[in-house]
Amino acid sequence: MNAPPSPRAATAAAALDSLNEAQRAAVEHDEGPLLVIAGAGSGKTRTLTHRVARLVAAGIPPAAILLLTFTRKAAQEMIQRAIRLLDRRCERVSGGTFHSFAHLMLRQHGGAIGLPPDFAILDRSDAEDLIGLIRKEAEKRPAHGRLLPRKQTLADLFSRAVNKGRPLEETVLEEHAHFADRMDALKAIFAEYARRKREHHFVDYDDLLVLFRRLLAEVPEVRRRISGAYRHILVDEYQDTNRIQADILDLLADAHRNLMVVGDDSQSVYAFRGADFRNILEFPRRFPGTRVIRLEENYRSTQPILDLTNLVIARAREKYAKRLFTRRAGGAPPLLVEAEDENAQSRWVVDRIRELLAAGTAPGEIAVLFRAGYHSFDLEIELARAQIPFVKVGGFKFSESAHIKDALAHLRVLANPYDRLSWHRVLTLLERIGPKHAESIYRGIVNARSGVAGLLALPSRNDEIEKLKALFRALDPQAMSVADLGQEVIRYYLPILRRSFDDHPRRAKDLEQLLGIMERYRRLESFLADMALEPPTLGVEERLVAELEAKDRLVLSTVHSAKGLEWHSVFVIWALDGRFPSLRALADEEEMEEELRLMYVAMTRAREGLYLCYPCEVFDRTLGLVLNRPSRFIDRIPRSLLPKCRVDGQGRLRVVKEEESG
DNA sequence: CAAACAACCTTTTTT
DNA sequence: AGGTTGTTTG
Repeated sequence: MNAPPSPRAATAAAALDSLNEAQRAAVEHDEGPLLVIAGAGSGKTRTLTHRVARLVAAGIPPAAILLLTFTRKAAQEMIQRAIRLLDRRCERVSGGTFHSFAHLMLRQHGGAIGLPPDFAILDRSDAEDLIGLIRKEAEKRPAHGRLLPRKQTLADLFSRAVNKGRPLEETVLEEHAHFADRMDALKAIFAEYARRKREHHFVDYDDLLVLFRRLLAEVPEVRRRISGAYRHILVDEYQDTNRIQADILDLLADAHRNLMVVGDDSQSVYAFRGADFRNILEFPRRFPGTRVIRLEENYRSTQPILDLTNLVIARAREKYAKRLFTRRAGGAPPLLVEAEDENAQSRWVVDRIRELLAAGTAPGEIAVLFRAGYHSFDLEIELARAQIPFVKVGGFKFSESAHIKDALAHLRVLANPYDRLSWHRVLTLLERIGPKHAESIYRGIVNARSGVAGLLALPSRNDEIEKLKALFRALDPQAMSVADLGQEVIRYYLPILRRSFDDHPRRAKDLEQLLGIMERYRRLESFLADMALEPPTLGVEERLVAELEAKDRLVLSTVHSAKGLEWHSVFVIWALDGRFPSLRALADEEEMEEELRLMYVAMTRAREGLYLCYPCEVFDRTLGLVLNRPSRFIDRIPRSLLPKCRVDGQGRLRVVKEEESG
């Protein structure tokens, strides 16, 4: 490879020196398949960004490099870092998520497999809404009269079947056998869901991947074009890909086999959405001649933390053998903290955080992690009481909140007048209009084959419909900017917001943020696609991103959302057997393995301080049991590695010397 | 008969 | 806090 002289060549060479041997080998790898097993904190991101910079420096056109990551943010950050390593050429590197890349390719080439050019993307809650409509109709048919699963469960079931590439029937029998007696109804709803997606030109998240795979597999000219255009493919978090994504990569790399995948099988935590960590275990078999490089030196955590995490992950059944080591000497051992109940746990965490802050730790260097979004509710109250500002990551997506979806629905019917789902939403917002009326109005619109004009032609039923008509008369997608359209919609929607939500002032602020985002777009269609695919951060989240970067706020996060991040001190709360691992995982060995990996991810986020907390004496109503053991993943660990303490009545810690019986 | 309202229940994780 | 279910209202 003959690198063109670069003003920063010296800097780049110096940066290369800072890598360890394994990292450098990965960065300098020439062509052909490469698998990098990157343990937690082993400099995975550094390795990827250095390799991107090196490929560009070696004269590969930046646009021919495809960097697939798990979130858009991760891709952008890596590209930014590559720019800092090399120069602005790295800006043109193609980066994104599997879903966004599939979307881009389908917009360009989807016609080849008969995909209509104006397809709209259904996000998860759109999909659930559509399934909900079908479910409601199915309920009325006497043959299906028995209780059907909730729409959420249905969406989950369908998605799993698709992502695992297996018939619905098998998936139901395996994962929800208690619905087996309603199999016919489930199949009928599934088929109807697929039919309506076609009818309304809808594509859901899973379809993006499935259709992209089909495009690559069935249209050789398109595959050759795409594969030829992206000659170097780099994939982050490969352990979290599912079967379809793995197939897509096989097809993309078909022409050149320049595929680098990076991941850690021990951190695979997305099986619930079809990810299969066997992809990473089997990668060398799928690509004979694969070079395998292991990154085992940990640059993040102190030795006592690493000793514990190594011991925990050693219990995993199936994995690439690896043992992380560090050169960082010293450090205090992690602490297992037992509190009487949830509130005692919260109060102790708040006290300890206060001490850390008083000792000079930046708030943004402290994180509290938990299994599920609602686990932090009590802590949030205590933090507010103590006036410690925090941001919460994970849990439910802001852009999926009702008021944002309401506003967007008005814009979506402009872009696609036959979007039944959005019409339904728009119409049922009106007073005295429920599902039945909405449905008959929608039919009128479709029959008139005139979209919005069809609505305008309807006889006025009441004032509400008059107002809606006035709105649509004022909207002209051809003549108005995206933000102006949004402005009109929000003006119209505010009264509805006020009567629908008690907390409307907060929600009104979100709508203003939404408007700010709209200003960045020229085409309504691309704004809507982005909102469904990679919702721009807004509201709380937008502030959150700025604040995370400013490192000035305590972070509360689900473990899933914490993946890839690190903090000086980490608290894992609710490390209680029955919560983490969750009770529902107990029956299934694979799910338990995933819970174990999730605990591993949580613990390996810590650089210096790690506190594993659990309340004992928690009564679980569904089981009628008292949960009082620490998570089985950290139970029965030598006290020397994980000292155990109990919080007393004054919130002080008392060391527990002996392992109590029971 | 359809819509609005009130009372429950049940809550994993997310592109 | 949300969705689902059952009940009341228009």
